[in-house]
Amino acid sequence: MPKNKKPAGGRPAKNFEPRYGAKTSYQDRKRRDADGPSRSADSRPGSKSPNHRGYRAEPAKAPAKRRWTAQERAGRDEARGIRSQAGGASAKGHGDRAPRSYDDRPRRDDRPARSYDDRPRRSYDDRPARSYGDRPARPHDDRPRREDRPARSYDDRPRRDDRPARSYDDRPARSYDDRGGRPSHLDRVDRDDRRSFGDGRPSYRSDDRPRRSYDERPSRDDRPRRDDRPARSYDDRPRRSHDDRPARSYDDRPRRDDRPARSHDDRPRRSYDDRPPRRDDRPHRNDGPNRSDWSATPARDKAHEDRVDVVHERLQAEAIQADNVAGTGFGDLGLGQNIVKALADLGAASPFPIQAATITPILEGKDVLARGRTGSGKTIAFGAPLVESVLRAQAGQRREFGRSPKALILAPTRELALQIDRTIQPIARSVGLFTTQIYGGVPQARQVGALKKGVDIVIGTPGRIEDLVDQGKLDLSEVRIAVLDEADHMCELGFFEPVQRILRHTAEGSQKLLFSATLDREVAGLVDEFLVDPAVYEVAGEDQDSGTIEHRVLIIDHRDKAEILGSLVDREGKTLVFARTRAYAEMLAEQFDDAGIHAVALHGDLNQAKRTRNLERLTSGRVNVLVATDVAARGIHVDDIDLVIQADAPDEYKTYLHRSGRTGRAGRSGTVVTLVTRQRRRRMTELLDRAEIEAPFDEVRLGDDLIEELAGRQVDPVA
DNA sequence: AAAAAAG
Repeated sequence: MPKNKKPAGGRPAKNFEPRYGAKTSYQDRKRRDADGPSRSADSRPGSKSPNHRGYRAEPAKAPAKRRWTAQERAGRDEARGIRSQAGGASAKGHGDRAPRSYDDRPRRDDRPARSYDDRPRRSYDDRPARSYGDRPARPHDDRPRREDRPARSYDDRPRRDDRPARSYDDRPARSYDDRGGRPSHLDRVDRDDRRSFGDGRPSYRSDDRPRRSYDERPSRDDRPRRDDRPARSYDDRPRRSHDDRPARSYDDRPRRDDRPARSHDDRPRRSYDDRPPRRDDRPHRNDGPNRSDWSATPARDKAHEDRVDVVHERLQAEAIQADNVAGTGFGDLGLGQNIVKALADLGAASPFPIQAATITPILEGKDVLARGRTGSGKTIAFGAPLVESVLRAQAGQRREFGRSPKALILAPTRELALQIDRTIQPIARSVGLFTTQIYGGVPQARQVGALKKGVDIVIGTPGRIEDLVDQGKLDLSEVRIAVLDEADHMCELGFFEPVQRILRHTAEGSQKLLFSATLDREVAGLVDEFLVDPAVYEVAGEDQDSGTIEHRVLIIDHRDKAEILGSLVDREGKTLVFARTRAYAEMLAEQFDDAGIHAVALHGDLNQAKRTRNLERLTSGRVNVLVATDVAARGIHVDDIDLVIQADAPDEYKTYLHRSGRTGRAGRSGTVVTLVTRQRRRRMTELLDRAEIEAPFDEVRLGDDLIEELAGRQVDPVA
């Protein structure tokens, strides 16, 4: 049975069917798992072919499917030999069930549910049928109307732009309304999910993780190698782990500058001896002893640690004073009229400081590193000039059918990619350029279809982008501008390598833009390989603490936690609760819901439709409480969240900054409440230190007035 | 631990 996968793998069409079957059948899955060689054999090629799923070769390929199914059946019987003996009718039963299962459970999510309680099962039976049958088709039908590929879809897209301002909330809202214009039903489904989720998922997860992490592990080996050359980031790492034993996880960048010498002496040298710089054999723009990429200060490049320090200094040096930009308009910065108009429609009348700083250098083609605090307008800061640049590069040329994208924007989460597109698409459309989103969790067909027609700007997450590149469906060779949003995050362990590979697919010497509220030396590796003499910007005097956010830390007894949380979220106004794990996020949402406080969850164990829908529910105000993992920590913009609660304190100061940045956006006020137990108090203090945030610590118990106050409720004077 | 492809 490994065979029928491999040979089929040659041709996508052939390949597709068997895989589809294999994937959708729970039985098969189990069989494969039980079958060692088979699993390992198909784990490799399997990584590509499943992508054909969702393609609709289905009816046409019926024979192929049958053939495969027969083999599969044989394999199953083999693998199930033991079981067959145990339970008499099992063989036949399976045989019968198998074909049905193809129809029934295309979706992973169903499976867990089915095996458990009855109610969920019923609702799931409804849903899968609907969602699978419909979902691939419907969303497409709703929006671009695929049938008329060329003409209609082009008509459609512009249509979206008709409501530029609106478009922020529109897209998700509409599509979900369409899909399930039955709110009450959805609610129910939601809850059911939550229930089934806890039980069902773990097994999948545990299966998945290991595999993936193995893939990644080699990446560690790369790191050091990568670092050898510049040895720069090596400085960072050792230092981190040594100095900060207690506070290791936070330690990060800010303080590092203090003691560069020590770690530098030790490690880097060794690393140079150990491994020849791998990257030297590749065309390395920044390579060479006198490359002055970060520093651009020749005098400083004598030693790498100096360069590192210079980076930091330079960050300061390039800081923009907010008042320097007063009175400057977007037009003055070099953006065309249409774009200026589109920006105005988006509510951006005049540039924020970070925008005023970066637009010009980006238009000049410079590589840019930019740091602007959460909610400071970074998306437009790179988006507007990016559109302008693409436009200029295409001036006078016809936009051909099937043209390859000229710009790429990478984001760490799908929601963020979507949100970025919602900002950039109207800007792009105002000058006749097309964007498309490329992210996982949804069928590929529509994305591939858009690429076939030709797009100018691709916005997406690394996984799917790399996937489509590998499949030859996405050509990045003409990408002359690449943006990394949340760049520091994109340089973390699981992200760095895919990002690196993707960037290598872009045009030689393509312009790179790195943005983040917490841009730090985590990006050094990327900068070394990909950026040439980058300009570095940040907005002066705009540290996170200068904002409009009030920070509070509540010292609590662990046993009171659930009730305190319940009390805090029982309020008017939008509340975003952060939990460390998916399961806990799910649990809390359920807890709140059970207590009569309508709440939804957002985390990676939900399918993309639910993720998008739940986030949209908060945005639209249909629900006031969203419980999320760190999937929502970065970049997500919801206008009026006035309370952020960290049910679990973050481990990293950067995470704290990003989470709390979900409130107090664009000058609004907001409160961040972090719950910690007494034991963690010290760590919390250190973390806040690093974040440069001042927050009072209060010991609270159930029913304390402070909780009432923070929730915005009247404190009963009698009590 | 979470996220990111699919499973």
